[in-house]
Amino acid sequence: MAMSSGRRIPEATVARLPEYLRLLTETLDAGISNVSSDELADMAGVNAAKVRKDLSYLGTYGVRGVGYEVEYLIYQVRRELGLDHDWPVVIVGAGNLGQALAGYGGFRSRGYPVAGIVDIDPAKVGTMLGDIEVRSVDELGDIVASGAVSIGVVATSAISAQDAADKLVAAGVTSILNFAPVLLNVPPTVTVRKVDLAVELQILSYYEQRRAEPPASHHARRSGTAS
Amino acid sequence: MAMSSGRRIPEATVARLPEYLRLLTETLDAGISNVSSDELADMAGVNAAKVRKDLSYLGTYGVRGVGYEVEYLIYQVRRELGLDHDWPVVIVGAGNLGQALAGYGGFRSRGYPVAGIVDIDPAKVGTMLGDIEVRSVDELGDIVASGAVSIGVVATSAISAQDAADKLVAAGVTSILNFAPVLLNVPPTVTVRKVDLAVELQILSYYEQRRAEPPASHHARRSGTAS
DNA sequence: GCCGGCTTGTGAACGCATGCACGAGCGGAA
DNA sequence: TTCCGCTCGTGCATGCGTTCACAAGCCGGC
Ligand SMILES: NC(=O)c1ccc[n+]([C@@H]2O[C@H](COP(=O)([O-])OP(=O)(O)OC[C@H]3O[C@@H](n4cnc5c(N)ncnc54)[C@H](O)[C@@H]3O)[C@@H](O)[C@H]2O)c1
Ligand SMILES: NC(=O)c1ccc[n+]([C@@H]2O[C@H](COP(=O)([O-])OP(=O)(O)OC[C@H]3O[C@@H](n4cnc5c(N)ncnc54)[C@H](O)[C@@H]3O)[C@@H](O)[C@H]2O)c1
Repeated sequence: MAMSSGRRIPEATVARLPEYLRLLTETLDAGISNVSSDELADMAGVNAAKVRKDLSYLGTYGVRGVGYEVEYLIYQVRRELGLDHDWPVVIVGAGNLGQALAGYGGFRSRGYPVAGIVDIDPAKVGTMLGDIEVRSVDELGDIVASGAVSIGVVATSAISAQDAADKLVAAGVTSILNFAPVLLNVPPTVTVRKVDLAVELQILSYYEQRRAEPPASHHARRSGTAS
Repeated sequence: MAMSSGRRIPEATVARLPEYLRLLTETLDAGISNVSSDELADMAGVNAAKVRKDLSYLGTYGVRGVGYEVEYLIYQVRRELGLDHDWPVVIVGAGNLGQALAGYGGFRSRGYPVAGIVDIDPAKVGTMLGDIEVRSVDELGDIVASGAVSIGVVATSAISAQDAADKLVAAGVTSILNFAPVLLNVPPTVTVRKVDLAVELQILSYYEQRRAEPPASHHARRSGTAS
């Protein structure tokens, strides 16, 4: 009895919805107006039952014997994810990573325009990154307030990351995406997601090493960890 | 009955080990030689029992009533993750992201030196990124072979990502970290991990929207297809 | 109008991960 | 030596997520 919306959606499902959305958009662009859970599952590389269950949290939008109408489903997924309007983001730290993020067009096109990027280094303040200017951290409050920003990105060095987070919270940001390899301490009202690229490599090398070293008594169990 | 090593470690645990390792290294740098599961759990922001269970997969390295010897534990975690030697990586795509990755010192210091970065754009080949030169994709095989590279990073545009992956696989790479928002098709012998930064933002905005819209029942069933 | 083929939505079983609770074992004090 | 406090290692229960399997339901053909 999945109701249209308002229901609590499992975290694992929330993490997959953006992927479905991307695939559905590609499908629509290809001129296909209807898709089955089987086809969508193939594209996403997951189980078809999982796709159906995931989508059932949004509501009953499929048609038995037919599948899902792509355009309508896109609308529903977007609505559920809160993508019926833009979510401007502010980036703290205009170093290697901050510059790459600011220069990336994929964020704007997906609904996350960069409302501003700030740095503490006076030498960087005032420089242009594409069409946006690096501003001072002191202006964070202004940027957040005037741009209705609720998402902040921490791209400073690890040592400064907590300081950056504190300033974002003080400025009124309520969600933070953290690229620094540290655990941020924030009020419980603020959501933090952390992306640690070095960790990704470490996970890969673990499986890599495991493959190279098939020792020991028991049968080497092949762990097909592909995605 | 935790066996010393070589046995299968749950994926969730593998994903946390790098984080423990980082915290342990910081702890050692701070001159602390012994740590309890409680302290480590606090630092990592997780449950103490989880820390103990995670570490127990490596072997029995703790001392009851005392805790874990930091230096020895670091050694064991590093060994388990395959970090007793470097894992050179090769980056495909010297755009915004590729340049940021190549210029990031944190990879080398964590045991992932950049063996090379390649691009298909002749205008980029030959340019220097810090102390490494952008080389042609044609040299991928050479770089992989001469540098004993087993990990590749895909940082090309989405359209070219599959091509980049194919070339990496052909060159002999067996693990791929993919930043392009597409599902890569690779042989089952190759492990792929995908990092999609836009997805992270989408997850954040989902919870953000959910917070702003506390009431449950509201949803006109608008037909996206209403013509 | 009816039938047969397809695909959805979901109950139920299973498997993995988490967290509790406690026995086992170590170090230090008396 | 003996006892006490502390912390590990882990059995077990609980909860979440995945997958199977199938009835419900729609469409097109006849
Ligand atoms: N560059 C990468 O590819 C990469 C990869 C993985 C992780 N990271 C992480 O991302 C973060 C940034 O990496 P980077 O390579 O861009 O570093 P960087 O040193 O190039 O840039 C950091 C920037 O942050 C600014 N900064 C420092 N303290 C600040 C503060 N308190 N407020 C505002 N700005 C401040 C600095 O002036 C600098 O411009 C680091 O934590 C790093 O570990 C980067
Ligand atoms: N820049 C970011 O911050 C960011 C953020 C999230 C995701 N991404 C993703 O990362 C990828 C790269 O982003 P970017 O901003 O660096 O893009 P970019 O366009 O700046 O760079 C892509 C580079 O790849 C090269 N390239 C294209 N096809 C190639 C091929 N077949 N072989 C070798 N090189 C090839 C291009 O010449 C270019 O230099 C994209 O898929 C993007 O969606 C980037």
